[in-house]
Amino acid sequence: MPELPEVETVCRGLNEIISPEEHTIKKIVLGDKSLRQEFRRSLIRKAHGQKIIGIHRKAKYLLFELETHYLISHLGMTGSWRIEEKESSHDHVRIFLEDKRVLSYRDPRRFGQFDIIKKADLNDDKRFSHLGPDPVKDEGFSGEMLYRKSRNRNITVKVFIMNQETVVGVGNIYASEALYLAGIKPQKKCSKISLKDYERLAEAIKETLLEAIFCGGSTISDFRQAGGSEGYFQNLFFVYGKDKEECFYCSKMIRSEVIGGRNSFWCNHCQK
DNA sequence: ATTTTCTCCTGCATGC
DNA sequence: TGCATGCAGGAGAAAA
Repeated sequence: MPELPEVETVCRGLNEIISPEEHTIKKIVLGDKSLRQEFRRSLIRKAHGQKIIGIHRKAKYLLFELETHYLISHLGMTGSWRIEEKESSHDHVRIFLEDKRVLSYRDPRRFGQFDIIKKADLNDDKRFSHLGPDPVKDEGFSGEMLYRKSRNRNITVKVFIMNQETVVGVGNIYASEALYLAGIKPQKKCSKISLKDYERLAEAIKETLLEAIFCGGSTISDFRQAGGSEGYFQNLFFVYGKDKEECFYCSKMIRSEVIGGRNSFWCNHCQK
């Protein structure tokens, strides 16, 4: 589920719940079942006794900054972090804090990731070393950058912007929404788009993601903010999930098609 | 090298 | 109500 706005929302929520600098990890207990990526279970104990200095977002990953290590968490499709009173069958990581609270990672589909790395190894980690710029944090994100990276590529613009090496944080929902705002058809080849259109697309991506963060993300099925409340950006979708409904601007029928293996939505009249 | 397809898993909506 | 089917926001491996 979670794309950039959802992970950002969870990150902000966790910082409020945890009060960084004030909490120490007593113990981390892992569930029996594996997550999507196998990780180095035996190293997790290195987190024991360490203070949580802060919780950060890197692309769609959450980083719990400890004194010497980072705990890495990726929410996959159905991951969420909550303070839980009682254990549930889908809790795969339980972080026992010194104040007796338990921060639990729940992930029914187990597409998420959890791992620990030394702080110094962060930028060399293969999960992070090939990431493109962050649309809401990095100066390096621009229409000019998209234009340059898209030359001589033979993929659709939607697949192009969902590739985390191009730009991080854009997943299936926000790709459709941003392309709608920019007036670009998702199936257009990325190498055929002008610099001017990429400048509009870069703005559209930024605007969509920032607005979604403001709304606390989008709640579809089981996304929850840290703490459990729902986001409400799903009420503001222009096209995502609106197959056969009317376009907000021109009232023509919104269409859908599978592009790059993912369902995609657009208005054939407003998007060229 | 680049691009497309498959796969990991459970839960939920839909339709018969 | 019960059962079968299809689909879901990610990302990486495998195949083309």
